Amino acid sequence: MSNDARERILTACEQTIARSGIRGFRMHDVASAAGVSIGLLAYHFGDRNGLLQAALDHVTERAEDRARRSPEPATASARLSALLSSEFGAEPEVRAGSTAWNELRALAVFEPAQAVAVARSTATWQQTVQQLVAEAVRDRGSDLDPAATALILTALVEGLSGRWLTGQLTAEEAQECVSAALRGLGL
Amino acid sequence: MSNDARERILTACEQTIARSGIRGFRMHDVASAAGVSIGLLAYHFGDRNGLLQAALDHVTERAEDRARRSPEPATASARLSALLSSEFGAEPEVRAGSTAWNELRALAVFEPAQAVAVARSTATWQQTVQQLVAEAVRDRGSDLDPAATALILTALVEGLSGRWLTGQLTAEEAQECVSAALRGLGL
DNA sequence: GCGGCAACTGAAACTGTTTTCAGGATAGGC
DNA sequence: GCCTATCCTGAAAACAGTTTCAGTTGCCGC
Repeated sequence: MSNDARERILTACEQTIARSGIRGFRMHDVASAAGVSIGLLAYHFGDRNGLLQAALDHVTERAEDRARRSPEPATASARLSALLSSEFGAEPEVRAGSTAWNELRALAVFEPAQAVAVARSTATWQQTVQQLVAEAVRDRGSDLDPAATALILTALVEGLSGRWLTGQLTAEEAQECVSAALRGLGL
Repeated sequence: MSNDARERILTACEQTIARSGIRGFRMHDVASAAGVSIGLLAYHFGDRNGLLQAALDHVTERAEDRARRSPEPATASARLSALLSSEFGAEPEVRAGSTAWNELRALAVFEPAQAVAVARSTATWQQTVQQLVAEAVRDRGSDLDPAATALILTALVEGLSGRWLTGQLTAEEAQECVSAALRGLGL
């Protein structure tokens, strides 16, 4: 198995999804971006559906990796703010990741298998946020419910992500909104 | 012009989008749902792209209509809660409308024309929410910024809508989360 | 009654895209 | 050196879906 080709192909898939959405996902475009032939895509992944599925698994894995990483600033509040705000950034790969994830969530409305994957990845992220909220609540003597607060914060970030990706907000405005929400919650 | 046929076709489009997404938008499916021929779709709307565009305009208009309607409960807080929670409901047409709107927002990431339409409709909704927040703030002597609060609340509802549509939350859980957020903001 | 027009039909022709597959290149075991 | 397995190519064949258009029906004005 050539892992080098598979990785290049999966990365090319994520880039194609980020550029054209799942609607515009073309074997020819993926092959071009990966520097391989269309036949190689079929050789490694079977058909278009198999390739798309592998690509979405890849997007989900990367989302879960990001969700598990809690940044290293000193206080729980600072770590929480950093984690939530990391969804919005100027780097092309942050935007590509967010766009691909957004496409996966939209697809999950119609595809139960994708819905399961999205729910799992989202639960991991929300769990991380909940732990940080619980620490921040202890640090500050607040009476917030960490689970309910984690749901509010993660849903808010998903909503803001949609605004950012469609150009209604800049990354800075989205980050400022997250900060305002955290201040409003006393975190 | 046969408005009856056009309306049936546009409603059939929204149903098809709600069932299969924009990816699975088929002329044959729309024609079946509307009880007309494929040729009539071409006669009225030109081609698939023209039909899809008209359908998305229709979805946007209906979203704007819903956004402008502020419900009639007595207090601004109650009206605000009712407006935000109306995004989640058991009626099939509420879910169909939310699903179609979710598809439109996903498409808007890639299509500037759709992004403009989504931004306009979202701004209308956010303006209505901001007015209600301003009234509630006056009623309660709070120091919340109505504009910032309206952004937080509408983005939260969009995030929760995604959770509801993918089965991660029930409509009741989403509504309870909206209520918790309003309580947390003192509204 | 006839002609013109709008609304409409549905399948052949067409298009975009995927799938298939004959064949090449390379590496490694014997 | 030969054989086998793996990785890979790219275009013809196949397929899904859209577009086109010849034709039908109904309505209305003259």
